[in-house]
Amino acid sequence: MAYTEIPDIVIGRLPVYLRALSVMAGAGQEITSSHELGEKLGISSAQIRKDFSHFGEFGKQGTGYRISYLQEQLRRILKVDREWPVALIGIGDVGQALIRYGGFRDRGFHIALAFDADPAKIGQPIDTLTIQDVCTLPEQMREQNVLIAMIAAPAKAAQEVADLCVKGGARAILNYAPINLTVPEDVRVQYIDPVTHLQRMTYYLA
Amino acid sequence: MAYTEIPDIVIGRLPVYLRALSVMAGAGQEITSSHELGEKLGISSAQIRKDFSHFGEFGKQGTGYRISYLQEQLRRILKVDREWPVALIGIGDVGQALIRYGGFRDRGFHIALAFDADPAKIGQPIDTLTIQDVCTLPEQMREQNVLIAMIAAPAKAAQEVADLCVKGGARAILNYAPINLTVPEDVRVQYIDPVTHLQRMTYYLA
DNA sequence: TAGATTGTTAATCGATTAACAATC
DNA sequence: TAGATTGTTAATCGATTAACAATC
Repeated sequence: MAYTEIPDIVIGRLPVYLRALSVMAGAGQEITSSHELGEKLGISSAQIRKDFSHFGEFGKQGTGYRISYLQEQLRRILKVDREWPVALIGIGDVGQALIRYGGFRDRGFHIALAFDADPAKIGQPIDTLTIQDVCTLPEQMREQNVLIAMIAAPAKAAQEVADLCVKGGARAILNYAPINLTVPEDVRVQYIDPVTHLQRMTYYLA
Repeated sequence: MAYTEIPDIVIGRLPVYLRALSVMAGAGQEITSSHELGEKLGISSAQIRKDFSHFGEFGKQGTGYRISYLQEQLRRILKVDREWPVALIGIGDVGQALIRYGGFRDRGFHIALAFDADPAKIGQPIDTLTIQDVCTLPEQMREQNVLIAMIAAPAKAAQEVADLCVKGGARAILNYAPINLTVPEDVRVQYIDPVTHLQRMTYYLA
């Protein structure tokens, strides 16, 4: 298959596949099929095979996919076959929960920098880190070659924080603040806002 | 316009529009246009007008949209012109952050029930609630007519918790556990997993 | 071999966009 | 009136699915 632009919607499904494969692998399963995977995720088997076909041939006719191999390939494609350092900004409730969350490392990430704007928090230790002044963010991100930021700052401050991240060379931002960020087009943003997720479901309630 | 099935992808954009409108309203702005809104959100103005047109005519030629009126309409469409009670399961770091989060009420939700499986936590007060035994979840959800659940339990327990929610009549589940849930098809699920969001962006990094 | 499942093609389906009449 | 912007149609674009030859 020749290289063409891969649709972003396909990229978006790969982490979901990877997560399902981890669950299967954790249960000791070694082989799966597009049909089984689709069943589990509510996606058609044809779509799963089509998605994979953008990147190569990972299965075997008549048998299916070896889970460990498929995981390896998806990790390589998504570039999470390494550990990306991430900057966290805003050490409130959400920020602290993120720091204590143990699920980052084995899925390709770790929090390398922690920032806040509150003088009472700056200098405090948190986990193995020290909370730093958000003003120093751009230079620190650049120095340590950190390309990913998680913003858990208040909504009012979030755009300003995003600007600092961009200044620091951020190329990917995960935003927990309930506002839309404006960033240069070469910077990716993902949003986590529980309320928008809930509002998306209430439409269907009686 | 006659009623036809509205695409889910359209429904998914309405909360984003609503959030952007709130920011504008908060800044004292009274009028906006599909062009301005699209600019802010990185969506074409045609798409925004098309999305609205599924539900009615909310604007005025030559002028645009009155923000307060458009908010009202979107809230009505999404059914967040009321306050939905939500059950929260798992009072760990994430659960506590959700309970302390002040952004639910004015956007259509409040946490009405809190559950955990840990005997040390059951019976403890949290905010204005008391942590209850998750075993009692089905009856409590039914009694209090709660249709929405947020699962912040460990991955290992999440499917079991989801089953309890379904048993309690849940019709919408927001799942923070990093696994895919299997539920009846009349139950909606949304996923919040920071790692899948991050993995979706690393693909594009150098 | 018989059965199963892949990878891929072509057809279908659905979503986005361009364009413009209507009209404020 | 002139300028601006809506709501809507038709065209375009892209994603999903059905089907099947290839083959393990």
